[in-house]
Amino acid sequence: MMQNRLIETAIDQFGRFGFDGASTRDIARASDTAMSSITYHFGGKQGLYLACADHIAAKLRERHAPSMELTKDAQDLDRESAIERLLAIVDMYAQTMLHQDSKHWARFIVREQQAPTEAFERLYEGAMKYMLTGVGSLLERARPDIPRDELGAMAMLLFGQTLVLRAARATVCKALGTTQLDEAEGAMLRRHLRSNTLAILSGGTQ
Amino acid sequence: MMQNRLIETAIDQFGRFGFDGASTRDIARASDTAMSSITYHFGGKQGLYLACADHIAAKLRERHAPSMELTKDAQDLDRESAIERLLAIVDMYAQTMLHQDSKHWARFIVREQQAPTEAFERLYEGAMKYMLTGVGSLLERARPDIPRDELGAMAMLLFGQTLVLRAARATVCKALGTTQLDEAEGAMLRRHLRSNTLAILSGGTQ
DNA sequence: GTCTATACTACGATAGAC
DNA sequence: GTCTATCGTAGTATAGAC
Repeated sequence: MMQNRLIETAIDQFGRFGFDGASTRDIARASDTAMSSITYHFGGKQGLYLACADHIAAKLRERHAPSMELTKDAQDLDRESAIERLLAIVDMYAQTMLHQDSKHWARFIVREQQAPTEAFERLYEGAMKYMLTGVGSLLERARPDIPRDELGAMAMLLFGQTLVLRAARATVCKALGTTQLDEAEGAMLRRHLRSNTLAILSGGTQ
Repeated sequence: MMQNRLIETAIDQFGRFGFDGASTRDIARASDTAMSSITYHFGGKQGLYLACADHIAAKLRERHAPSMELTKDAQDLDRESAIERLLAIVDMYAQTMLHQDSKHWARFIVREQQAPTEAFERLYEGAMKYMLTGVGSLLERARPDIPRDELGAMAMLLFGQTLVLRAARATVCKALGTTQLDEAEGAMLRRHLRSNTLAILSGGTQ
């Protein structure tokens, strides 16, 4: 499947060098095919770029299907169960951000966030949207003191703690005095992340 | 001062399009000068890029001087004072991330985090390093239960909540159902951020 | 479908006038 | 110091063979 091979390579190159910085010649060469096959399969550089966004959205949906399962029938849960599920979801996000696999597509997404194009719209509509509303419905049970229209804000602040592990990876490594985050550092970060999240979710009533 | 003008424009263009995507022609044109003045002042495109990093580091140090002031003599503080200072610092970071000014250089920094070059080293050594150690010394008083070598991790997780306001701005806007973050949304986010941070910092003892 | 060959455009660097 | 002019390279797109 030449299309998938081109997309995988392109996500890496676009993420690393940006849309203009990446070259279709290099992408084709690294995929062991001719540059013109990009035109054939995707219509051109722009088409390949959008195909990358769709591919990432699909992978995200797939990877976070277990998380989404935990947001089902949220309205029937008591507060403790909702908190427990949110802790599990945050930890899954953290594991994703820590995982090697996220390196390539995270670069792509973070880039799009800075200067959103049509590709961001596809990422949001194709994956992020469902996660945000799912987490929002759990937050509504966990923190009934927060007005409905502020749940999205709270979700993003929670999510920020995991996002930083990718979006500011270079600084995180400096802060930990390491050159990369492996099993030991990851476990420590997740431990603090869990206790932070628990502290946040337990608040608002006392 | 043509150098400053070129740097200001370049930070915007490099942040938007990346190192390769930005063109010295456009940067020069937007600065109302000839392309060859980049060669004259900075030796070339790479020199201009590094000058941008140094410029941002200097601006960051300047802007966060008040924060740094709050980290002085941290070892003499009691826990409540340390927490109060950390809340103030986190809020200042949040204001920076929410502020229009951060838009340009934040793009530049986030890009460097994804694929660090020599420019990241300059950003870290020139600005981030001092902030991290400063916050670390306050955290040591606020959360004496956390081992010393894990304070950097906690600082980054805290910082992540503010970082998300810039690094994932597009998603934050979607989550809030707005197209931009102005005074009202900013105040709401900072309110939640403060209570989240307080909950985190108050933890660890009970 | 995948290749080679080529057309056209834009890039960064540099030389040299002023 | 700042400009114009030009060189060599590398980019995307496309036409056409197989």
